[in-house]
Amino acid sequence: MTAKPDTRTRMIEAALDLFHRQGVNATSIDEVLELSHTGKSQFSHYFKTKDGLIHASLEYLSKMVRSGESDSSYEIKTWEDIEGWFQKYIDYQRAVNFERSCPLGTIGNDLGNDQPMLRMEVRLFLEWARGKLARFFAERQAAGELALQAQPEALADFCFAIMQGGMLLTKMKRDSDMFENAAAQANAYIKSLRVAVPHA
Amino acid sequence: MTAKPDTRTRMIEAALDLFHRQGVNATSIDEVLELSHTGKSQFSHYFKTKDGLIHASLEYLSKMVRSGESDSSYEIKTWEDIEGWFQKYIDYQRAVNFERSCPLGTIGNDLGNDQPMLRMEVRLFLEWARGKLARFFAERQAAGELALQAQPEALADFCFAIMQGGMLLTKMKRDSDMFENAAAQANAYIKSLRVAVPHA
DNA sequence: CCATAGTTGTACTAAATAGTACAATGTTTG
DNA sequence: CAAACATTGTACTATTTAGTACAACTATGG
Repeated sequence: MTAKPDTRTRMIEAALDLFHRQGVNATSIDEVLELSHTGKSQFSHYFKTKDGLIHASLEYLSKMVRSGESDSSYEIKTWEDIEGWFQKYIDYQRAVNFERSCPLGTIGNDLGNDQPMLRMEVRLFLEWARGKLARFFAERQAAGELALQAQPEALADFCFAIMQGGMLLTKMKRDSDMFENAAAQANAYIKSLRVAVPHA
Repeated sequence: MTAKPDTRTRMIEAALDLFHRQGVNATSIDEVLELSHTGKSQFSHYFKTKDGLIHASLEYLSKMVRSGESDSSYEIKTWEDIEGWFQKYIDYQRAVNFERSCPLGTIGNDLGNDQPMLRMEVRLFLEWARGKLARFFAERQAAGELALQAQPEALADFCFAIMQGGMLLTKMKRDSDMFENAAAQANAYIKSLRVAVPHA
């Protein structure tokens, strides 16, 4: 095994961009080749099949998000960060003219019953993100800043569902107003569960 | 213009089923023909192009939901109805082994930039549903059952985003636990905005 | 230098895809 | 009945699609 060349990465980045933009099923391998300025022999060499390319794309996406190199951030430490978490997605969608939803949601929704391996990868990524959010709420609760009756995991799922639904609605409407409203309500609910800490 | 035959409806129902199950782009016209036991000449005759079939499917879906013949119900009158609104989607997904998300979300997410007409239809349907939910909250507020500072439209968007995101997550995970958690949090938030009415 | 592994270009195939052509049915109604 | 129209069956085409075959190139290490 040697150091991976640039060609492979170029193909993955092109694939991810197209998968995200127009969905997995609406993206042909030839489109990926054209965008990445590569040939079919390289595709066969590095990924063998389309599922292989999807796999590599999910792996790449996961690595980018986990390492903090993506637009979104799961380094959530403060109450401001959780508001910012929603806002980053809204800002991102505005930057791309509301033409895109969440890449994971788009790709995940496009997978069929005959692709259980790929769906497992999506699922593992989902669990990681959920864990990141849940851990934040659990830590705030341990610090006495979140009501004892609040459920960290349920709050994480709540946030994640709003993000996914909000992004999808934004893409369909080509307007983020519904997402913004939903995020504002979510933030209000979270605030209502917070407990004032006596001193700093 | 004469009374529409059964063939057209059979094709639409087959198309909608396949679009919902595997997405628009993963569904070929031949698949629709096979499932509906029809031929290509009928397809050409009734819909001309694939976009024509998508259009008819969206129209049909919209009509079904608006007339209350679908699994979901937008006849929301009481506070129990709004909890039931979430629950119906969860129950539906359980009944289909968590293999499907919201048909509107699935189709809407599959539309490309070259299909603005179809996206407008999705959008109009979306606005209708949002209006149904918003009207409910506005009516409860007018009846003094919802806090004055609550925003009916924002609450509608909040509910809709959770439903869309919840269904998408359920399909991706093949488990409705995240959706259930999110819906429970949403219900808790809504309950916190309710105002106790003195007498019956 | 040369052997080997890694990489790339060109050409190809078999299947699936959307859409068309057109003749042959029915079905309604004047 | 017969004209007009609605419906359907069969056959076809041009394009796109995923994937393969194979030869040629490049780099590198012994």
